[in-house]
Amino acid sequence: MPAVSKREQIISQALMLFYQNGFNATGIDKIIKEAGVSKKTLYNHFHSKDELILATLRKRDELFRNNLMRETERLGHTPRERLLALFDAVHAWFNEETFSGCMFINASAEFAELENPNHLVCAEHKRLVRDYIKSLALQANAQDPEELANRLNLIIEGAIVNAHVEGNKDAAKRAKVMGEVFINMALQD
Amino acid sequence: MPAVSKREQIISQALMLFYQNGFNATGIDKIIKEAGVSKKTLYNHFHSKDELILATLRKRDELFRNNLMRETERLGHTPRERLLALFDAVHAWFNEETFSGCMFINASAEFAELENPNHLVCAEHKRLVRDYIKSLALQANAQDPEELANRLNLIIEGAIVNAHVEGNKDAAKRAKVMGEVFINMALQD
DNA sequence: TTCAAAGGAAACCGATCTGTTTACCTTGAA
DNA sequence: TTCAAGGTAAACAGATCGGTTTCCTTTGAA
Repeated sequence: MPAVSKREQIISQALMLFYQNGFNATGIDKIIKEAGVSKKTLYNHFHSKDELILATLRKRDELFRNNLMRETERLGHTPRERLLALFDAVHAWFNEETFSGCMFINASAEFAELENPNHLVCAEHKRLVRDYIKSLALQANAQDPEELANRLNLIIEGAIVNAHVEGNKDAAKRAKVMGEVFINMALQD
Repeated sequence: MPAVSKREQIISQALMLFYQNGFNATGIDKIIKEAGVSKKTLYNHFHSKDELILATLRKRDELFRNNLMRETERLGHTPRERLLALFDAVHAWFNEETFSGCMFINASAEFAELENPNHLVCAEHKRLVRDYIKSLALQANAQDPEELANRLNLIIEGAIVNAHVEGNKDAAKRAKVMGEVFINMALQD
């Protein structure tokens, strides 16, 4: 058993190629070439391109949320600090060289119908991120943790769009100032 | 000269098909079939699919902003009311049967590089929408009209994502409550 | 040492892609 | 009435798409 399985090699390259170039624009041939794997091997692990897309989105969700939680908890120590640190974490993300928007917003653009399995994974990802923010809001004793989470999440979504469509690397800074307003409103006691 | 030119027929169908199904996923053959036009005619008017995409995005920008301005000015009469009416206008948009997110966010997902001509049109569209919001903020004597416009715009972007990815038809309602906070902050005098 | 499983390279399939070409037809103005 | 512009349908080109198949090689465990 090799240290890195073929399956992992394939998903690793699919993560990069789908993210940088989109789903429809990325062919199977390019993925196997970059992964250094034969087409037969890919189709042994995934029955179709769609199944690979689904597995890739799930992997991205796992990696992204793990990173978001790790960074948020590294940059902030009190619950209030962590609500603010969310914006610092996304700021760092926006300024990565490979930043190309939110993979789930991008996927929702290509798989537009809400019932599409790929789109459903995107909606699920967004729900899970909000759930995490809500858990931070709960720890901070916010008046309405769910509403605060919804608001901070909405601000972050807006910043992602601003950062990607217009290339605004400072979108998260404005978002943080805006988020603090709602954090202060929800934590006053 | 027919009442509706061939060029307009083509762009009209391209607007719908690209919006509903994406750019890479929509073939030239489908567009000419729906437009009831021959392939030669399409290539007489547009040298390439990319040129058609560009023309379609520009038309969408024109139609979308005209509609946004018309609705905003119909729903609100004082400058302050109009800043709030922005959210009512996008609420109506989210609840159209054909709503499928923001065409420019969607296009930016498929044409990810900022330098891509299609992507540039998307960035330009976002700038023009912000300019309009800024003009409303100016009329309302906001303390910092540009910053208020940036904030309201960011909130609207977040609502669009929330409405499209998660299918939340009420995203604009939350956005309006959030927007009002910043409007009140900027208009107190 | 043997053997089965897994992988690689490449040919192949039918479909679809963007774009070109051909040959014919319609139409409106000179 | 003539003629050019613009239109049609359809064949065609070459590339690429997702996916299958074939044949050969590697490899690790029994």
